[in-house]
Amino acid sequence: MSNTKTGGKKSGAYNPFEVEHRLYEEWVEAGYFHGRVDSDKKPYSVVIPPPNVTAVLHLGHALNNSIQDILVRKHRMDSFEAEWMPGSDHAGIATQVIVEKQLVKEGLTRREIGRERFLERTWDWAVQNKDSILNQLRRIGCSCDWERTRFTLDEGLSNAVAEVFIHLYNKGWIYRGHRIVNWCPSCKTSLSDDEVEHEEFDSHLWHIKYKIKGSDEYLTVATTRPETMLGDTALAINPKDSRYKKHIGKTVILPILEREIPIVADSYVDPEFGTGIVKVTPAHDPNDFDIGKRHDLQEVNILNIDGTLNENAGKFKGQDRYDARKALVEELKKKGQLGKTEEYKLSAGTCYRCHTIVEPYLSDQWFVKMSELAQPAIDAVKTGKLRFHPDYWSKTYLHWLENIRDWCISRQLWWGHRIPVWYAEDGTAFVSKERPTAKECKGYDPASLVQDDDVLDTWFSSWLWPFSTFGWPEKTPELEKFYPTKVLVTASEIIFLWVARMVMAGYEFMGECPFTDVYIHGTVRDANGVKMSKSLGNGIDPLEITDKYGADALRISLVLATPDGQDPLVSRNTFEIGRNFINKLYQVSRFVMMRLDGAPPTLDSIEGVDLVIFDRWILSRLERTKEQVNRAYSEYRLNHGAKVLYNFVWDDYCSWYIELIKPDQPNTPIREGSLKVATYVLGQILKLMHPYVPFVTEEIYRQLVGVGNNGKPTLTFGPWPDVEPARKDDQLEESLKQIQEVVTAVRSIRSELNVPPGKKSDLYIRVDDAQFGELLKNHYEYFRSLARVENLYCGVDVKKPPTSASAVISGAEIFVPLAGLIDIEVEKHRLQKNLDELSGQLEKVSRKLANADFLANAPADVIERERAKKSDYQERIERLNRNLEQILDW
RNA sequence: GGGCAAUUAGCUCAGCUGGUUAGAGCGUUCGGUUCACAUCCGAGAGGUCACUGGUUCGAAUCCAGUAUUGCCCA
Repeated sequence: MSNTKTGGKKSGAYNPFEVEHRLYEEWVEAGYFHGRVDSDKKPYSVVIPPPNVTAVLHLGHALNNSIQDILVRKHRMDSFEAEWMPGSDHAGIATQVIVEKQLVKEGLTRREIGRERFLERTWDWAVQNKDSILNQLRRIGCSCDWERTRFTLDEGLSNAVAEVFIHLYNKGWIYRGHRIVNWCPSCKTSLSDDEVEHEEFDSHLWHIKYKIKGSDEYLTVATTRPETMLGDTALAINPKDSRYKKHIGKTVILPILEREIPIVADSYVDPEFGTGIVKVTPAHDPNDFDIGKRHDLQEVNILNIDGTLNENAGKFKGQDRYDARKALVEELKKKGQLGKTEEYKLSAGTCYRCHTIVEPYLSDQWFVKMSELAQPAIDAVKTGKLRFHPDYWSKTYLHWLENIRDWCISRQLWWGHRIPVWYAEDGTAFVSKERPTAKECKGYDPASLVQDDDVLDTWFSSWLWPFSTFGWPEKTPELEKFYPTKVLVTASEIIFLWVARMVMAGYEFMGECPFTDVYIHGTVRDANGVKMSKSLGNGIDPLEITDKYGADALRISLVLATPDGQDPLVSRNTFEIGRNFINKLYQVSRFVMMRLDGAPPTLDSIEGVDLVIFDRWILSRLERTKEQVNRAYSEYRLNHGAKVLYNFVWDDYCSWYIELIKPDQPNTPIREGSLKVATYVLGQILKLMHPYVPFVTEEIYRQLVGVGNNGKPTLTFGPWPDVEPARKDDQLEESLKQIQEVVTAVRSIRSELNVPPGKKSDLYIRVDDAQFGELLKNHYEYFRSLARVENLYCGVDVKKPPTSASAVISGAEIFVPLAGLIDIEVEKHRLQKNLDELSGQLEKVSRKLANADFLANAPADVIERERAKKSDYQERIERLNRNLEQILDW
């Protein structure tokens, strides 16, 4: 037992630390988490969204992986062969940036130390870091198959990447293109469209005047990026724009550089925007690039890869793009060629890794042609083979796929999968995993071939994750057994970057969707709704929470706090909910075990056990709970499942059932049948809760069955509780509700009239239904202590004793004699308040029943119910009035 | 500019296929040393379900519009 004694005062609170460390080690050692390929069980496999090697564990990981673990553990219990593949991602840009920063501190650059040494260093760093988050996941109880941990740069996965590149190249779906791409001047690499995030900035719209050649007239252009003027090779106007039509074919003189450039007509130009004239900079804007192609314009690149201006920028050469902008605007002003400057809200693309504003940049890059890859991924959702939870995310997914653009996959980095392309001096390219042999590059000397300098986008390896991790392209038993996987759990941010691409790759290379369900959960925010981030310092370290409250508390608190598809707001005391709940479970277990006092627990079956109504009631409630929990799993609503369990355990089981079966007198044994049921239900609770809180449930289970047991019993493999619908009993639950109402009414009277808690009182109940009276009388021993009752007088003709407080519930009147204790005003106020409430309800119902249309159209059972309500209210109001009148006689 | 979501008690959220006495947790008030639990127990206060229209006998629930907030895309 993990109880601790503190200074003589008994403290039976649950202490998770020792338990969690010990159990996790045992589970791993026993190999429980290893998915077996030779198993006869149906597979249930999940691949982890691989954390970046550069990332540190945050609550988002904790939530994401808690959800996965809950799903995986549930199915492992429910006789599936569970496989949860863990691993991490090499994070090309982020990792390279970190190592480069280290070098800068040492006064070095990567170019100085060279590719080979740089990669050695980066590998050292990555090896040190790649398992750190995974190790932390062990601390929160994740049941990953650690024997299969993968890294995107592992040999097998790298081979898969090369294989895929070659396959798509040979199919004509990978090509090299001279295109405008998104360029991050800080990371010094291209980015795909999906790696660019749009942010709003306060900026300006500058108006620049271009002088028409051979005239004194000027044409004014509005631009948000004046410095790109240096790369202008035309002005463009809409051919239908009557204002400027006449200038088509003329030329203007580019200010400062004094270059002569044509005025072209292009329907792309929006006459409504700015002045209706646009400057055309084919090398620095994707739309201008297209205009340039249409009009055969020159492409003048003015930027270096670090965002400084190059020799084409004349005297601005060497200046940073923003310094140059300022200087250039000044110069234009001096020359009188700057028109007005307007305030302007600019939406600019930024790098998703470093948030530097990206530049549209003309360069040679490798692209994947996406349209055909996208089609099966679209069909998968449309035909229902792939489902999103919540479903509305499928719209976002489809919208992206239906408007898909080609994917720029080359990155100007060293850290990553090097592009498997080799060039001869004349530019001829050979695609090959290894340096091509003489035979493969006929006519060229293999030794003279140079491999492409660039590496592939990290996502170009992650999109293969659901099968590359199982050994593809080899035909491995793992792949055979565990592909396709079942569910992918992630946040909405990477639906495009990762989820959709995995679906495409799954169809293209495996011929099958990589999973059937995508569970999208929210992003963890702080109590003010602000996204948690390192830079804001508003994050909460999951390990701090684990140390303070335990891993179980972390898990279930997070799940309870996370609404379907919405962002959870989390603060440190969010985790108290879970801690308290776990403690409650532990305490009630302790109670049951104490009462068992070493007797063998009844866990598997309650066949033949002698049951009283409370036993049958809790079994009925249990059935309902199981149904709801199962439904929560099938609908991927784990927070709902957790809430259902919370309410069942706390309210039904602890607050009512255990209190009901607990004998009035201390040291009196619990009725044998009820103790058996209590134990059985506890066992079921442990199983139902095990996926959410694996540690405490396992610990209790061991204490429960492990007495004198040399083995180490485990809940890991269930079995998951069967549903037994026959145990549901609506009528019984209704009766219990009435008994609960009686108890609550008495408690309420005592509390509101300030009856000292230690003082017992008699209880008179006048019932309408003699049967209900019998029920109460027969079970009086069970509920008397809950209501602090001394003697019960119950029947259809029970009279109200003098100076008694009263309460009216459906079908019964309750009297508690309180001579000398009762405050007339308080009691009057109580009854009056009840009366007011009921009068309001009665009015509503009466109005409804007075409506002819209602009577004509509503279903009979609804009308019947309303009528019953009405007479019930009337009856109760009458009784309340009578009781109120009697008070006045005192 | 287009799309998606959200709007229910002071706060965070439930409320499934329209008929509920609109619920929970936290917070708050009052009262509690009963032998599982003060990480607890009991009782109470607190809501014209964002707004406006519509459908319907009946709307927190369905539809349309408006407002506010958040996210995504261009």
